[in-house]
Amino acid sequence: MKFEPVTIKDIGKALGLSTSTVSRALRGSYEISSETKKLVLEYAEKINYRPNPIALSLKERRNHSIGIIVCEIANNFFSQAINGIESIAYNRGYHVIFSQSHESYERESVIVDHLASRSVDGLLVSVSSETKDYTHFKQLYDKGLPIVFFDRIANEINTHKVIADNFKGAYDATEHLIQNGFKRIAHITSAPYLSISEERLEGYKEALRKNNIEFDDKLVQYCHHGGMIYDEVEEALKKIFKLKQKADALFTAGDRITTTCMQALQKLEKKIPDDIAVIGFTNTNLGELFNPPLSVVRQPAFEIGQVATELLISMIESKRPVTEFESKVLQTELIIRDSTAKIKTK
Amino acid sequence: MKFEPVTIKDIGKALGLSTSTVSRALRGSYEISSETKKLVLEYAEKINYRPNPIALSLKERRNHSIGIIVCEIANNFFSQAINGIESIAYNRGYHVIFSQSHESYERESVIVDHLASRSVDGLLVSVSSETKDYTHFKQLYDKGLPIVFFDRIANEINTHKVIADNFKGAYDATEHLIQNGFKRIAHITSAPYLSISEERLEGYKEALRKNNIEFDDKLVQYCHHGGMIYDEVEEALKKIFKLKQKADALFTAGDRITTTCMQALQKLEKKIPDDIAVIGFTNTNLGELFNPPLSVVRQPAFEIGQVATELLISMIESKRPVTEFESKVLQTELIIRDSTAKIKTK
DNA sequence: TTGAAAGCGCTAACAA
DNA sequence: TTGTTAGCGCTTTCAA
Repeated sequence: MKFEPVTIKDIGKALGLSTSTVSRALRGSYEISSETKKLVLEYAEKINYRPNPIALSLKERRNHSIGIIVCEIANNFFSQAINGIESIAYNRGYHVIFSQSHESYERESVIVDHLASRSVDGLLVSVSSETKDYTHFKQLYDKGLPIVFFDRIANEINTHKVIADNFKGAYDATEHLIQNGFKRIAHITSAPYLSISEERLEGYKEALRKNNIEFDDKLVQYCHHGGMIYDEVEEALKKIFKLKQKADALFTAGDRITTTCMQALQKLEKKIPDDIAVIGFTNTNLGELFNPPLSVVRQPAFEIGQVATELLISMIESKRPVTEFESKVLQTELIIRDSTAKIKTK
Repeated sequence: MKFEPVTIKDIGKALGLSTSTVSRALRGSYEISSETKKLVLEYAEKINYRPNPIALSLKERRNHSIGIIVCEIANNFFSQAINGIESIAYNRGYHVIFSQSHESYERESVIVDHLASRSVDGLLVSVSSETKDYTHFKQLYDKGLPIVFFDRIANEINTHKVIADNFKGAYDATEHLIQNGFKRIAHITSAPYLSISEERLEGYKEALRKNNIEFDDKLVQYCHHGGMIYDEVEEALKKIFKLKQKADALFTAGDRITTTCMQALQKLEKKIPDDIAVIGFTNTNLGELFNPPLSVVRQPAFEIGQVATELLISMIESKRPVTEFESKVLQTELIIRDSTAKIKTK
């Protein structure tokens, strides 16, 4: 099917004017007589003329569009972040193009390459859980493509970054468990080299240390697919339940991991918090409806998206190369509910 | 910041060839000697040449991108549908651009106009809850812009449509409640003129009719913002609870409405299913974790997205105007859990 | 105040 | 087998 759109040339022909005159009239140039302007404007309005943005892009060498790369969109955290991204982009006149890496390094590389070949003025990315090497980003970045990382960042690339305070979020969650009397706290997290995994693990460890609880690496399990694969999560839980020294609490570090753990715990018929207390990073709003209501660490996903987008657009629109970079850290929110209730003393 | 990319001209200059030769060599044209080809290809590879997709779009008068318009992305149904859309689009070499109407007619019109002015080869849309008038779509569609509607469709526009079997989904849910002994079944739904609201209301009514239960319009409440505004939902519930003839069950017709109702019911301290049984359309996977586990009507969101995208791309790529249109109806899934358990006989 | 022409990066019809 | 040229829709010098 084809679209046969009106061009500036058509207007010119219809009105007996040159394309340049029409162009100028359309953009209200001072050098055009007001009669001509009026004539052109009215005609354009009448035939519902719309400039061809592609032709404009070719001229201006930009697109007014930004690309997003995340692992998946059907995820509370990312869909909220994308909402924030879109809210800013829309106001600033940018289109939002997005792709999903599905946690695959391979696919991430292809997407980056594809998006970046000038179909996009800049990139907002949260790396896949498989990504250990950042050269695919680095290359483009060094060529001048603006990139801002959010949530799962590439530390070695010197650009703007926006994250939640993962260290503190994890620290608070762990500390809360300890305050409520739990001592053997298991930790299920994503791939170990992800920035968020590291930061959250450190927060967890720090809380243990402050409370003189020895760190036990048998209590830490990694789900390399970020909770997207149910069996991986169930396996991790089973390993934890098999430990001689039983865990009495669980701190999960990721949206998908947290919800999948809850499903697996239900399937394994574990009582929360009696068999095991649970708190986790997640952005679902439904935690309060769970049985029992789930204690969570909530990330300001929407704001993260907004801030990242503002930084990206400022980079895109900057006249001179940007050399000062910001790493914004937004605070998480600890929401305490019954899944971490104090153990009842019988 | 600027990107200064390599062009075909640069290659030509470096190699002492004309741009057309380079162009042809790059696309492996048979009329180019294999030496020249090799020369060009190797050089292009070396300097990491990427064709400018904007220039291509300008030539081909298309973009290889499709636009999505939905009310919001942070919604289980839509994020899953978008996942399906992206999966097909990616494989067929299309970018996905999206915008949110936030249930606003105003904003929807602006977006449509903006996206459609040739930054997109076709549109996938689920209309906003405020939309009663479809001329903004009709105009573009008549001009030749391919549009496929999914979920919330514009019946009066003659194009492909993809929906869940809303009638049957609603019928099944209502019938299930009746079978379990509930008789006064309230229905909370979105804006009344939305296609999905109509279809679901009809399914609900039909189940009542078949079971000789009189339809009572006091039991039907509309939330014009599709559940995005908490107070609107709480209000609707309060009205239902104020009825003289008490409702004993609730059938909610929308992802956001269902989850928001659950929150409101919790706040109002209603016991489910003793005070009121609940079943609703929703695509959350977390319903089984609720207290009690929630009975749901699940839509095949991912598949709906996929099918809609296939239809759209077939329209875009069709040589001749498409005149035969399909209305695909995919089946919903009824998942029974404890929120609709039979009333215990004391 | 308006028009002619060049150019953004690419392809393709036409020449050589 | 390769080069020249025009053109996609637009903006913007340079001329008039």
